[in-house]
Amino acid sequence: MKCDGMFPRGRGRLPDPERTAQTRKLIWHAALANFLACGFERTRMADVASRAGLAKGTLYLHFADKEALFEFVLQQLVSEPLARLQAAPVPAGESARAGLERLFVPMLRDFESSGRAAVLRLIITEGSRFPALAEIHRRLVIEPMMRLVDRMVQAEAGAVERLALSRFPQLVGAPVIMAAVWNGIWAGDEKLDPAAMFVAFLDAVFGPPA
Amino acid sequence: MKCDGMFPRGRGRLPDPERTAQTRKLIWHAALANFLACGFERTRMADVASRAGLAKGTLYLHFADKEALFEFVLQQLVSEPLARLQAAPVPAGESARAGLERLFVPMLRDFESSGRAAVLRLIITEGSRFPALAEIHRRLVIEPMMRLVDRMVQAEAGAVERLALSRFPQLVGAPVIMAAVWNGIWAGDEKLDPAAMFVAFLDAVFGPPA
Amino acid sequence: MKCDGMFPRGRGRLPDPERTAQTRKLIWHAALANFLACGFERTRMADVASRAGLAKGTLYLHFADKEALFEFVLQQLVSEPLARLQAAPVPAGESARAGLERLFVPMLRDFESSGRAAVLRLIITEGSRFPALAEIHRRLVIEPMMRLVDRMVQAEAGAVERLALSRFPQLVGAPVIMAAVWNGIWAGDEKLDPAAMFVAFLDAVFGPPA
Amino acid sequence: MKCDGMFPRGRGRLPDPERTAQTRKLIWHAALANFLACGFERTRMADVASRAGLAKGTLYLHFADKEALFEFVLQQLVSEPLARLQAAPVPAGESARAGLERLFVPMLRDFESSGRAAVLRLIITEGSRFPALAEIHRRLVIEPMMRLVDRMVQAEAGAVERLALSRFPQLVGAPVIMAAVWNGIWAGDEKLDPAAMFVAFLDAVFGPPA
DNA sequence: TATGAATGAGGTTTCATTCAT
DNA sequence: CATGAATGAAACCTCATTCAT
Repeated sequence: MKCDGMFPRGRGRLPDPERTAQTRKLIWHAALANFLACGFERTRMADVASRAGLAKGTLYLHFADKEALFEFVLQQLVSEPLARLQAAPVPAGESARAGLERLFVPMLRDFESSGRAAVLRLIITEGSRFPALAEIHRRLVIEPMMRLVDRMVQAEAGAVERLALSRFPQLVGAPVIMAAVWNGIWAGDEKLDPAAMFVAFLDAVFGPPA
Repeated sequence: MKCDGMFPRGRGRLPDPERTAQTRKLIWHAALANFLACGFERTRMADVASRAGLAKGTLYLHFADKEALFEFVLQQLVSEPLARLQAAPVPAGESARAGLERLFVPMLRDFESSGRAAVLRLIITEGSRFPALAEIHRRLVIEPMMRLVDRMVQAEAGAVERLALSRFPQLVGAPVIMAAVWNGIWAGDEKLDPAAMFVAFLDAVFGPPA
Repeated sequence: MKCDGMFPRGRGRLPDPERTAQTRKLIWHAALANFLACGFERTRMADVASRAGLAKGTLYLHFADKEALFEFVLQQLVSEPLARLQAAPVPAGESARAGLERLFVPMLRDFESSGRAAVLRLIITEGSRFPALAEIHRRLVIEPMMRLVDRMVQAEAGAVERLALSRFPQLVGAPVIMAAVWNGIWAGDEKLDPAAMFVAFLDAVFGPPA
Repeated sequence: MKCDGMFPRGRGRLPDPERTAQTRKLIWHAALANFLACGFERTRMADVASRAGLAKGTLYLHFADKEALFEFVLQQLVSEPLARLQAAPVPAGESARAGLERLFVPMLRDFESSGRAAVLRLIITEGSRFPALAEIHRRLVIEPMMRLVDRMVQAEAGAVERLALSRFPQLVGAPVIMAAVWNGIWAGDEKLDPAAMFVAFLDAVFGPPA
């Protein structure tokens, strides 16, 4: 009754991990571009394949199905920014404002041009239909960020109004989300500058920089 | 000269505007529910029809195609909150903080339960693929709101750090967008309270209420 | 999260069962022909559709998938001969030989030309891959036949060698199966005559007719 | 004149017939298992390769295509039992019944466990779609058997009713075919015992053994 | 006006086969 | 000889849309 199964391979050469990695990367690039441009549903496997310069069937050699490809692409995407975030050491005696600026502003300078904004938009757009992915993104990106914000803000005791940021660390991320959404939907040709807006947010909350 | 237009005809009766409106409403409700739950692509016309208690063909008597239906649904949606916004008169001598609280907090109290959060999520999710719609939404909802915010914030002169809100009135909307996105994607079971978060935002920027 | 569901249909006309039955019959004929000619795997839905003069999609309006269509076709097939079998009354005092002859020979006269042989071959060919179907066929056709044979053979007591048929009523069916298989595979142009072979079988077991 | 054919060459070594035969056998075993379990269409080359512990491409070094592999497998299969059949000498003065019993019963004792039943089922199942194969099987297995039966039955002159077996020697094979088909399709867990059924058949035709 | 049967282009996926290494 | 990555034709199935009644 069973028609298939895994059997050990005896003689013969081993697969070439280099080439496999190369092809996966090819697919990854093509898929990323298409997913970012069209989202999950409107992206057709045929387009990904042809953009990658491969045949349709080849995609299925590396990914079980469209969903697996999508999840792989997004995992690659979210696993990268985390590294930078974790690595940054927090200087002693740094003010909350200075810390947030140091943490966020460089990342926001090339937010659109680096493609990070598009990635964030993709996660916002498809996240609710891929809860597993959203969960990964939350664990790898959102929560570490929230914890960092929390630490920075709590460090600065006494400032009564800033307790708000401690209760809702999401407020710090709000300008970033807003910038991503705004530039994706409502901005016509005049895109918002995420970094400038974030600094304005810091000004609004903490007053002008010293 | 034909004069029978004023009298009800026996056979070949005229379209009954009442009934037509009734049917459109039926479709509208059904479509809204499905679009909110599944987004544009995953919503099938057959489901909308079935939920509306109608046949598939009937939908096409009232809407040219799926896109037209979607656009109609969203237009209905965005044209409503505007009315309230425009109608509210601004009390003289009101502080920026008080004004923003008066304007936003009531709307945010039932943000999720009223379905407005879901609508905002839908616009965020599908907006980039329906630029015409996003444009309408911008004109009817976003821009008036931005103008209101602008007026309120500019009224209060002198507060140096608050010029930020004048340069980026989107900052005021950021907590709302963040709440909608957060609750749609990253919040597990512990949803954010949009109103509470907005008040915290006001606290962070303006200090605690008088 | 749920994107579909069953909702009651309100106003409007009822579906026309006549037309539906007509179309199902069209599909049934086309599918039967193709399945008999090619078996399950080699039959393509596109061929069934075009033979039925319908579009591919129409098939799926009436049958969930290829397997459902196949099962429907075979159920139609096996439910028919049963009726005749059940209806035949057993004359009192009839000999086993006479009874078996009366029961089987008419059915075998047009075994090939009636298509019953082809049907049997189809069941033999695909049965092992559609156990549910084989089970139905067993219940509706094989077992009643076995019971009839059993009754006929047991009626005639004393004949020592015929106890064999009682222990293995399948032996009575064996010539039929053999004829079907033989004509399907090994007979070149000289097909076996199933009725003649069955009579020869009766002769071999019971001796020449009285 | 080149004379190096008699010596082993250093580089570019000649094909090693031993190894080739070894590999073909590997493939043959794997393919047989899969074809018996799944039939022709449902057997995938990838599975055969994997079961053989080889790469897919290797199969094509030894067999032109899937059909050639299938035909090879079945040829191997049918060419074996013939040997035994031909080799058996017919004792002088043996009764038809004794001869048939001697010829068939040992072969039927381990009919299922030896895999011969499965092979027969495979031929029955796929034969009509591989006429060339069925033809080979007919020539190598069926016809010799029919001739043997014929000789045995004709040897015993006078028994009027047994002329039937002479006219339709297939009747002798019918219980075997029936057993194979029955056990493949209609038998649930209670498999028929082919040898017992064949003996019952002989009892029914020839009366109990002397 | 409303119906529901019919359509068919378009999408995903499978798998026998090829070929450079 | 053997490999395994790559191919692409072909199959199944979906669903927005049309139309005779």
